[in-house]
Amino acid sequence: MRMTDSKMLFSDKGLKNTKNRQLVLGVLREAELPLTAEDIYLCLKEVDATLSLSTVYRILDIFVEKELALKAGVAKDNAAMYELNDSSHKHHLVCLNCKKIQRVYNCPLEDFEKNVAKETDFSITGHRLELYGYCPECQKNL
Amino acid sequence: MRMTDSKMLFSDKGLKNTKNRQLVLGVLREAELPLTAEDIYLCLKEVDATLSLSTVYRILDIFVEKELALKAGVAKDNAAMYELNDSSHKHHLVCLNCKKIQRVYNCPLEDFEKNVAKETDFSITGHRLELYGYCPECQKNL
DNA sequence: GATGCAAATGCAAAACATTTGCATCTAGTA
DNA sequence: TACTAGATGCAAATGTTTTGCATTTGCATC
Repeated sequence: MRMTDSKMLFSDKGLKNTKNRQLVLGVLREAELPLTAEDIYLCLKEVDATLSLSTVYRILDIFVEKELALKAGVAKDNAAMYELNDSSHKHHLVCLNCKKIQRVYNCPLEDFEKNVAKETDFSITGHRLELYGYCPECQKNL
Repeated sequence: MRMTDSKMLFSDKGLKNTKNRQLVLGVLREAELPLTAEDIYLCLKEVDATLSLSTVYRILDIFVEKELALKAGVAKDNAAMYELNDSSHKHHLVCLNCKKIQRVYNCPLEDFEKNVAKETDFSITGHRLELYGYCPECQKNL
């Protein structure tokens, strides 16, 4: 069961298993695209969850610290975006005109990461890749 | 001469060639790593340039719009970082503990970009890649 | 199941990054 | 040189994220 999953996930990282953390984790799991703290907050409000926006921020911070989540670039205005740091690599293609974000599948970086790790002695735990350009519709209208 | 370079660069993009823009462009050219608006502002203050922080923001915005610069992720607290969008790909390796940023050379993405462009009909103008991990020193201390 | 403690949360206020309105100035053009 | 659109400075406004503090809750221990 889901809830047991996350319970173990949290305790492995030394985190208490709270309802709010389960909720935020759940939203991130469902999300196809990176979300802002506010996106998550509003999304949970719709489901009648009553947690505060600052709690969402605190939960996201700690998820990032524990490497459950990645803090992403600044696509949507200036709000930070967050996504799950699971093995299913999620990369994105952002339209510079309409700001639409689209997922890109597969990822050419596994080998690259290994090479960089060897060259720099970093231990590499993840990466983010964003591609920029213009989507088909915006190309027409420009 | 440098200045003539940038004059043409600006007029090509329909931008006036102002002293402030030259200065900001210059700082970005020298920079090994992405900079925040404030970094640039402070850096120019040291050289006795007297432009305002909001001008720096406005210049960066327009550089991004004209694809002279890329607006980067949120590594340093929550401030956006900017770097030149020149052909010399600059990718970065960020230490999740001490936040140090190190450059990574070469880039495995040229072919990948072409494939994605074909699959999605986007016209791709650039990309950003960041690798995360722990630097050698921080690995020792953890 | 009850108890205690550290960690998590809500709320409001603070801190910080970025944008904007408006008056003034300046680069590029005729 | 004069004109005009665009660039800039300054201060105020906006939006995002963090923080202090009082209260609550999860979890380990009994």
